Amino acid sequence: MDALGHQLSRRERQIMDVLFQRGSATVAEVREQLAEPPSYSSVRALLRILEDKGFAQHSEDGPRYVYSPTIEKDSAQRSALRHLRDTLFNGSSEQIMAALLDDADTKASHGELDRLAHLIDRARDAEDGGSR
Amino acid sequence: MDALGHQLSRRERQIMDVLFQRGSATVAEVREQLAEPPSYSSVRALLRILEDKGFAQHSEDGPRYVYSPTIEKDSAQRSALRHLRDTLFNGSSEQIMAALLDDADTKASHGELDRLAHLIDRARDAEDGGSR
DNA sequence: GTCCTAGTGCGAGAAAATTAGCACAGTGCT
DNA sequence: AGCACTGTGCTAATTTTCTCGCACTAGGAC
Repeated sequence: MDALGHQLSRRERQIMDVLFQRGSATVAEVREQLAEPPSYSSVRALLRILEDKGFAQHSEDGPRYVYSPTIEKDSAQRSALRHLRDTLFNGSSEQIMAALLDDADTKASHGELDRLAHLIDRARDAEDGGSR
Repeated sequence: MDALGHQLSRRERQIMDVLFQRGSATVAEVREQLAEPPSYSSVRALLRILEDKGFAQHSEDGPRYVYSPTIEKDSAQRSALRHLRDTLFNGSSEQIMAALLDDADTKASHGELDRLAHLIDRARDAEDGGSR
């Protein structure tokens, strides 16, 4: 998301957040999600700009437009994580995970922790295999 | 970082990124880190604005100013992670960790994986203890 | 058909962000 | 002291972002 982050204005980013969060949305839906929402017209204008810049696209659902991001969520996730790691976490993924486990609000549930333990095991195995 | 993210303009955010990344920086240092850097004057103006808005502060190192963020890194980390989780990861911390482990670029080293395994064990223990 | 509602296209105006320039202060060197 | 250098304070102009309003189209109800 941060190849984007550097090119988008404040409102544009807010709108992209909504699109990513919901996957796709109509103008009205986007507007509802915005803090201190501007007029319907304004939201449409912003969406048009995002489309011009190539970050969003629309398809038609009957009479109305449904907007969605153009870039894959995967790749948005990856670049957002890298940026976060490099700006706030000293370049360390480990610190990100530690922070997630540390904060009650972002902490994983019991079942999730089990699955994570497995993922880590697998990552360790893969690394051993790869380095030999 | 995203209580901020929603209130800052593009350049302002870029500058805050630099301040967080380095902890503190002089005007010249900030400028060096910026992509397509504007003039020295412009950077100073932006820093002054950030200070007005309460996001940055300066102390004096001899003749020059050294700027730093006002909010604690911890709290910036937490809010950035929450925002990321909610916009790009369906509200799931687990998915964030899975993504980190999956991407070669953000993947943890062998030693880090060991430490993470421990952290997860501890998180599980804490949860068991807390819920009984 | 006519009216009403819910959409879009487009263009212009206000507001905010970004940039740069000029004048002044402190420090160190000769 | 006088000069060069590095830094800041402040102000003004430009550019970008953000906002909204008016005109037009399509579909359904009467």
